[in-house]
Amino acid sequence: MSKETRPVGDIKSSAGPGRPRAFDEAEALEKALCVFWHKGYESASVDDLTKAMGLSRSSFYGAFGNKQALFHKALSHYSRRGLKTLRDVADAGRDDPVGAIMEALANPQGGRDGCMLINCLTELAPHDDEVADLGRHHLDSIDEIIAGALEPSDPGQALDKARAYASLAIGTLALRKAGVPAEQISQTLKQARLVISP
Amino acid sequence: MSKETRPVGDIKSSAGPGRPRAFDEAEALEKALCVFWHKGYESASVDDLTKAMGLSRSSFYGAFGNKQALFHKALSHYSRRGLKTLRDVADAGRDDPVGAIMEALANPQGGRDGCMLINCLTELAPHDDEVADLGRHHLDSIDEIIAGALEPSDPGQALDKARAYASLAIGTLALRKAGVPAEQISQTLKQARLVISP
DNA sequence: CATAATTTGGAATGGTTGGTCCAGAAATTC
DNA sequence: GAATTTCTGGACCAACCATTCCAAATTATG
Repeated sequence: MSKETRPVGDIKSSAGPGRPRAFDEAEALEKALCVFWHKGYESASVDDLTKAMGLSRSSFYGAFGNKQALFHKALSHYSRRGLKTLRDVADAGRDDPVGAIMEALANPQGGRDGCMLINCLTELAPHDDEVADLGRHHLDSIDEIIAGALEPSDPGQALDKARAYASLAIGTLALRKAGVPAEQISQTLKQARLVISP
Repeated sequence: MSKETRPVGDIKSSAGPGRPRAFDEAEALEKALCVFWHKGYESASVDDLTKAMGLSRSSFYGAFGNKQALFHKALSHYSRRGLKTLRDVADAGRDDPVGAIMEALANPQGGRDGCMLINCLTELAPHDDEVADLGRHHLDSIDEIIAGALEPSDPGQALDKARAYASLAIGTLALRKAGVPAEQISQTLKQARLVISP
């Protein structure tokens, strides 16, 4: 039976016979990411997605399987990229790496849409183990990055403090959602320094 | 025309002629609140709601107008009640009111469902001004409560610090969503103390 | 050019959504 | 007990949902 479809998500590996894909998969994924970021998972309809991605329903399902699979792929991509950015920020902010990280966390690319991962965690984690797992891993990684900035010589020791710093930055995202101006948030964040009591 | 309906949300004020309501409105609202809390706004269908509230579709729309109106009412009720609880906690925790408040914020009644207001802020605030306004007011009130606990004599001065504390507690809700055990979160929170640099 | 592979747009699917409507039951006042 | 008012359950609606299917178009290989 040649009816068997390729496993979902399998990317066309080599040029065989047949018409080649007319769109860039990574580019389409990026567009989808924006839609999910802005509207959330449930509120993003397949219509919204295909329209933004610029492809037909058939291409959509052919290339990504279904809405949920696309979403997981997009979210995972987002996480990977976000962590990379954060590491870069940590490296760049030589004089005050922690401050730089905090600033980056509190001012995500999404502006008032906040951090897509936190959004999705809030919306889906209690009902979707895969999202919860990804979220936990993402947050753990953030902790490690901050710990590394706090105590380059012994990051393990600074983990508790790092966790608190991360929570602090993530918490400010709620303020942003509520419409508190970014400037004021930065101000609050800049003044706050954490101390770990023994 | 006697067809004109009572303004939505107008509670039957006095006993006139006619069949009285067979359900308790406050009780029904509470049930609806739980559904919204657990599933979020979009994912909570009118079917889910009516079933949980134990009333028919007609009674539902008759009493609450529509899904959105019910939601706003529930959320506003939630905010009022939550702030009251928080003030009580602050009063009760005489030795360490700030710690008590933080613990209460980080361990909301909803368990892994987190704080309903933060959830709704994340889901709706960018697209719903009413929710954003309510959220901002709620967060501001939390700040004031914490500031009052920090500096009973001059709360205004402690506002920045209070904001940071509130963000810290709210940030930990993301951890909870991701499945981090409550114990570990409390541990991190307990050790963290904030300092405001001049 | 013929064949095979794969994409494409669009129509059609069955299910769910929020919301309306109506006929009848129930409970109050007079 | 009659009149009036309101509640109740369930049928109904149009719109939207994610997904499937198909015939036609396109492009690679041989």
